[in-house]
Amino acid sequence: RNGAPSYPITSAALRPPYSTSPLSGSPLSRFSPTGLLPHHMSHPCLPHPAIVTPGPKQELSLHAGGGGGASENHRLVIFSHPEQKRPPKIKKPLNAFMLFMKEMRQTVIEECTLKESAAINQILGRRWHALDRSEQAKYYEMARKEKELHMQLYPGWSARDNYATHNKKALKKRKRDGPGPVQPGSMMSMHHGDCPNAKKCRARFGLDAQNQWCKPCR
DNA sequence: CTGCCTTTGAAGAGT
DNA sequence: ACTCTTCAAAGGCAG
Repeated sequence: RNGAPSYPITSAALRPPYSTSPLSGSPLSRFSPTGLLPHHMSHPCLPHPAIVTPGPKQELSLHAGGGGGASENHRLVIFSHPEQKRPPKIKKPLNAFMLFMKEMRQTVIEECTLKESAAINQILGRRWHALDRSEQAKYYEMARKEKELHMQLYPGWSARDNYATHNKKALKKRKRDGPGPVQPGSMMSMHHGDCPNAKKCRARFGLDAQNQWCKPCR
């Protein structure tokens, strides 16, 4: 782990995204200043260290501690079953907060002796808000460069590629949560009787056509 | 084994 | 134009 966004390796990865690396030491430092692939990637038969498989995830750690090797943390998503000849999944670039989380997670784990990510993320969320504007700006800038590089590596990629219509896992979730115009997770997906504001909403806004849903809770 | 939890932000989808 | 939804990461936990 200790990695960074999981970008599949393409020939475009050979191009240096940035000529210089003002952010070396940051999560962005995985991108080699020289644009050359690290040693572990030089062999065509070796999978990338950051190769993972969707459910169950699998990351291979082949790199011999790169010490900030640029693309050492790239991760390529492949599929565990060879018969599943699906194309590699390109993940979204990390946003500022995600980059902050990656950097600070270990610190919080050590300070708080916590391991559960849900709890850790709550703490990280508070710390993010407590951060100076200038400190946050640092991560926004890193995220901007992440996005920039991602666009260079995968010009045709769209976040929609990983959306539910293309995502088996999410399709499953949608199926479980129920069909219809109501999006899963939405307050609209809640039965009116379950809505904590049911009484107030019914009085103020009424119910929908089916007399089931609480409109204002959207 | 699989999905949930929990956070923020980016971006696609929908209205 | 605006709101809503999904997905990025992480790892323990529940079913």
